Amino acid sequence: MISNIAELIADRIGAMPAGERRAAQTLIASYPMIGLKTVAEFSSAAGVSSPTILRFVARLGFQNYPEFQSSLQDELAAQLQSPAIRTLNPPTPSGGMVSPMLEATLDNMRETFRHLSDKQLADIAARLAERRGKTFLIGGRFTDPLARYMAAHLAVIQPDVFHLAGQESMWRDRLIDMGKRDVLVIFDIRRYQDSLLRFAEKAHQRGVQIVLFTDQWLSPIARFARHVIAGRTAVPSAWDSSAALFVVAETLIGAVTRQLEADGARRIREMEGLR
Amino acid sequence: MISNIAELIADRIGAMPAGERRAAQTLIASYPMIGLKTVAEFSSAAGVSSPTILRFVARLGFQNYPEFQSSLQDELAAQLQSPAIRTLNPPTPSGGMVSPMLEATLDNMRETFRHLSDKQLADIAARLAERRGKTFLIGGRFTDPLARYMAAHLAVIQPDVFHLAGQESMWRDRLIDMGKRDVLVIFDIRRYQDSLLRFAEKAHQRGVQIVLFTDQWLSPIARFARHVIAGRTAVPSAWDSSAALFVVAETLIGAVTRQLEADGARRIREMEGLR
DNA sequence: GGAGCGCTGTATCGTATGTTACGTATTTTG
DNA sequence: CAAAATACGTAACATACGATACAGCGCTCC
Repeated sequence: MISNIAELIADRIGAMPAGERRAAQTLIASYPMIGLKTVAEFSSAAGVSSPTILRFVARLGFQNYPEFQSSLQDELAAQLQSPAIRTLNPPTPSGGMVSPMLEATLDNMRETFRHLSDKQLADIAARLAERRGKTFLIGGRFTDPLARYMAAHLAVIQPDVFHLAGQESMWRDRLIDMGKRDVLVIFDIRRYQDSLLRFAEKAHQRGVQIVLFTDQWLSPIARFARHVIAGRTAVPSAWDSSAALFVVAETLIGAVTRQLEADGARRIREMEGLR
Repeated sequence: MISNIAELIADRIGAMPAGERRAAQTLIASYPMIGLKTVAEFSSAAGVSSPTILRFVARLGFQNYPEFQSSLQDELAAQLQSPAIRTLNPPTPSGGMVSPMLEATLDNMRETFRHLSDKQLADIAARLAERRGKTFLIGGRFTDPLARYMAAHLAVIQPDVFHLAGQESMWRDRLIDMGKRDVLVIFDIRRYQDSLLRFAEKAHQRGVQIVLFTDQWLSPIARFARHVIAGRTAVPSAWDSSAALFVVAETLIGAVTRQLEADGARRIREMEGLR
């Protein structure tokens, strides 16, 4: 049963021509506000012509544009009157692979942060913000993108940030550059990679401070780590989820940025200028 | 400080003549829906004439009726898009920078999935699971790690998955391999990258089906995309958050894996054997 | 490779909508 | 109580909005 326009669109968007699909997508993206504006505004926001918008609402079964708008308004009114029933997508009773996945992910994040004190995060952020040494980042088979993501941001606000890519032998050569003043951020979740463990051990021996992102069962690298962040990874899927670690990473990025605000702001402006 | 129209009305209703006061009361009674309808409807609902309605909105300080309506819509949009900000006192128990960041991120995810139907995700998953053509993935400056993350997983369960890395000129050379049967997954959030847009356009011309991960303001690439996923990115930080898109990506990975279960399981076992 | 179909945008049209002018009613004030 | 000022509605107006006809284009399917 289709109860609201968003569902109606989702149901029929597959059978729409390109232009009308663009209309549908723009409407969904900022649902339902664009639909309350005039046809001209809607059309220019979607990058199509006015008639395409009208054909779009006609395809949804409405006689004319005002009728379509009234329908949207009724929906809004219903939502506003009962804030509890704000779920536009009804709780996905049967078909849902979405809902369980999302719920599990949200739980993972709450759990992860519940076991993570502000102080701990602040300490790590402070360590990363210290401009004494270099910062290296590396990850495992599936988590290396997280290392890259973090490196991409940190590199903008401070110098000497390096993501270690490529072959194991290449990282090892970088060990020569690492020392007590440096920080190594490692992402390692099951199945833990021996190559990372070996690398972490050698870095540890050289006095490098290790910040470890891992799962709740803790990678063996925890043994060498100065700071350990344990994220929840269980979701109803064949794969583990790195989403919680991703959010921790973003939080850290934000915290480091704030600490480096004075320097960082100037640096960011400078970079913008270079582009 | 008067921040919304309802307060403004409450502030001035005392100084209004009878007719306009009836208009004010009618609007407050079913705020703000009546204000979104036409002057004629508003007036008859309030039991006054059209000019009275216009004088009423003029007294509130608006130049004309459309301006008044836009203001109401902006207010609605602000309410709908940030459910968290509605809570005037955000819980912030520990006071740190963690909680606001986490709360915003969780809201972003809920909001992102609220605008994303199961059907839409299922369609995209089905398209990715089709083993007719190749799958290419690419991202922007900060989102390319998401492309890598997704590519790393998809590549395990099916062949012909390629992450496009390196220089723009290198991707362009890969265009020659792309055709109607292929899928291109693009991650592009503000500030949208011209290079990606150019690439998307050329791929589109070759008939490649584009799946776009973007923010709620929609990258211009949406123009060429077969499927658009609009994630929420706003967080209390100097950076935008890609966490919601990350979770959508994980959800998709899970869905594709499920669809390819028969083939995929064998493939995974085979891969394990190779390691 | 050609014919047919469907999609899309431009330009035009009719109309519903917001706006304004003016006359009447109602209240206010000296 | 009278006179003025303010408020309100009727009716005419102009504009901007939605609707439509039509032609060009690309796409699919023989």
